[in-house]
Amino acid sequence: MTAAGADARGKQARGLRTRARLIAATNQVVAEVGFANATTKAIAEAAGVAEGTIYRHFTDKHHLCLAAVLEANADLVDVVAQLPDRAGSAPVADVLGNALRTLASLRSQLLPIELSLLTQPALRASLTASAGDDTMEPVRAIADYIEREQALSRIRPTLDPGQTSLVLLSTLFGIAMLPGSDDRRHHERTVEEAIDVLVAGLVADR
Amino acid sequence: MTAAGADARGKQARGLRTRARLIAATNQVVAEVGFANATTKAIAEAAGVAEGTIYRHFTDKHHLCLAAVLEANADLVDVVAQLPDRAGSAPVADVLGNALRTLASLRSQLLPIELSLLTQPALRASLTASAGDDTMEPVRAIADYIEREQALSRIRPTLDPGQTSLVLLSTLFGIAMLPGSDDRRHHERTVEEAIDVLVAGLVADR
Amino acid sequence: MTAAGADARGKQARGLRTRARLIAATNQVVAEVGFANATTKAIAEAAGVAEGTIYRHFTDKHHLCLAAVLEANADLVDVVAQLPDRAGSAPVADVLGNALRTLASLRSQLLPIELSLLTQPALRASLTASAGDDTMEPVRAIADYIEREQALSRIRPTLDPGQTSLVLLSTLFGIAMLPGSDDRRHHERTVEEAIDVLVAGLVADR
Amino acid sequence: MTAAGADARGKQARGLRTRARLIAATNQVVAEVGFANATTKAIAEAAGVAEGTIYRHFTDKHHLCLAAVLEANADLVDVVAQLPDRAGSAPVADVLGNALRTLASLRSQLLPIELSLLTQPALRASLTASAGDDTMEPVRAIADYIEREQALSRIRPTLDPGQTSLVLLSTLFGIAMLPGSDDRRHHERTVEEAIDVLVAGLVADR
DNA sequence: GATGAATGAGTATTCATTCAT
DNA sequence: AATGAATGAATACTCATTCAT
Repeated sequence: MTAAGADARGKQARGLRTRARLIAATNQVVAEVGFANATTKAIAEAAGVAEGTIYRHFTDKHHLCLAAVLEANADLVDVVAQLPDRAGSAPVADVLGNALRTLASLRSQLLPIELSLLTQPALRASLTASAGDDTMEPVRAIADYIEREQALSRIRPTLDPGQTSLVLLSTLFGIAMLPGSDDRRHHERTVEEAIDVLVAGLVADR
Repeated sequence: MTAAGADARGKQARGLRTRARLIAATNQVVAEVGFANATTKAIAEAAGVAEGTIYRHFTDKHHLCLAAVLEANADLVDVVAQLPDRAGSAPVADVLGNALRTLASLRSQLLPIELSLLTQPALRASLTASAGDDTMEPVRAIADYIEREQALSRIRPTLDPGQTSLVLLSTLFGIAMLPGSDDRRHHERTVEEAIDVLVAGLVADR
Repeated sequence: MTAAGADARGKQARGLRTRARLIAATNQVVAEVGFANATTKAIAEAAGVAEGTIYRHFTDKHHLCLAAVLEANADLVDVVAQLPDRAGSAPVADVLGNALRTLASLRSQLLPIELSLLTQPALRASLTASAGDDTMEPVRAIADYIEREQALSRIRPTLDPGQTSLVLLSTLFGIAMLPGSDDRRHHERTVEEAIDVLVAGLVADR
Repeated sequence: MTAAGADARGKQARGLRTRARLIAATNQVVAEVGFANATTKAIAEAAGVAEGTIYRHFTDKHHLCLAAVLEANADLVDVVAQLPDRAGSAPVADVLGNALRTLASLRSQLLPIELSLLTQPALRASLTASAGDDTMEPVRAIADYIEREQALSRIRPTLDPGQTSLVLLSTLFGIAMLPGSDDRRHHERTVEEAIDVLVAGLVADR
């Protein structure tokens, strides 16, 4: 038996692939038809497995959605991780602007499943319980970045880094929810406008 | 009052009161238990009527929610109606700041039922179809205000009024959705921070 | 509105009839296919109503079965109620024999649904909780009768009335469960044999 | 041991051990959680094998339970086997009393799995079909004993041995099912009372 | 207009059984 | 022989909607 074979023991290869497919299918279906209509039947179909298979991998729909949220969130975390270290490396408008641009596009993917958290208090509770820190990671990273730029006098010193970080992300979130957000062109222009206003608001010297 | 007189009205007094109670009950129930758990049974109970009565006044649950959204939205419309005429009457930070502050508090009330629109694509569609204009009224009013202030050179001329209006409202919406938005103190401080950044971004001269 | 009409208010006539039909259907279906196979679907069909109707009358299957057990038990209670007063009125073999004969036939009806209590600990618990006394009524009545006959020196004084009552009923229960209990003839002969042995055992003077 | 030698046996040692473990696990699990909750998953876990393994040894759950019942029944058969030969060797109260006492304790072990037969008509059918004789062995043995004691004039001659045997076993069965049968003390006293009444009923001369 | 009993399609979940490895 | 991932039919229960009163 090879090392690879040993790794596959317990969680066999096929099982892992199915699990991944289920998570992907959940994000896809929730995005397509909304959380309320994301039935286990629809998810199973999208994943190309039988309905019962869901329950070999997740104790219930609840936990499947949890896993889907965390999965979608992981990309977001990656993007913002290096942000603080970029402070001072280029104009705030460029560094923060690019980060927000990227986050905005990821947010769109994350949004549908994230919405379910707001609609379903129970889900929200167990997310903060089980994963806790990860979902707040973007907030922290951006706050860190703001703090460092403030130290370099490139962002207004009176702004509270934590609060301001929340404002930036809230705006992206709000925009992602706009009715016309499926019209890409228009959506991107709105994001640009938001970044313009927000960054200007951060660096304004008055 | 004769029977003939009552008939002539088309919508009798009792019927109107029941209708109003149903709308109020819907907003209340959705706010309390979330849209997913806002069953027709719960709404009927909260309104003090039988379940079947709902269908005397609304063709289905769908239209009941629609009416509830419009009702909740009406207050919002009132607040922003006079905003354009206030352009130039006081510093942007004051006029727009106050408007946004008020909108932020109203948004919180509106939020639960509004969320249902996002969760239920079908509802969203028929809202824009049937009511269309009213829900966009705040966007227009703020865009008007921005345009007038631009004419007075008190807001950056390069900003697109419509897009910028969307950005402002999106931020309020995003903040209303933040997990901790039930902690009033913290929530209000976040709103203040947002208004600070946004207004600064609007008026910044660079 | 008549008095009858007033009585029907709240629990309307149609509703009460449906409720009764559901209870009857439950006893019938359980008797036919066994508790494990007595699905809500089968019960609803037997009652001639839709499956969802069950839940207008009972919070869940659990409570429907509970009601069915109590209903079936009510007849048993009636039969034994007058037993104690018959002590001394005729030979033990006649009075007790007749009572046991009647109980045996009723037991057969009650048996299937009663079995569910043994199989489903949860059901058993809530039965003793909610109805408690009624199901023990037969045991008490027979114990009373035995005690009175002991006072008349017509039953062995060394026997414990409570324990002995349990033994008599256990035998009927055990017989009702015999594999061949659907062969009436044979079953009745077994009951006769049991009554013969048991009564002889009670009155034996040794 | 060569591979050829192992093959020649048809049923290999490992297979037999697994089979035995499955039967034991079935009796154990049914006793612990009741037949309704004795899933193949639970049984496989208790036996320390994979679920699929069950189907190497039994065509279905049905046949596994059948085997388990027969296994549990085997002990009962052993106990009663020598009973007929003890006729006349000691007072009926002693010989039969002891046998019934022993049977009562074994019955308690057998009961849970036996109950499943009553709950599942299909199982019951195939048991009488496939195993037939063995389960009736105790009835026959006791009937034999009664007949021999009748020949010795120590049991009432008018009693039908077969029917009476059924009555005796039914009583034990009924007592085993009493709600309080987990309270050992009380349960044993009830058994004693039953034996007292039954034996007295058998030997009574009237 | 109002009622509330009845409906039935739909939901998440379970579990005996199959099958590729 | 053994595994355990996958299956899919079946289950109890929900809920928007209809309809007789």
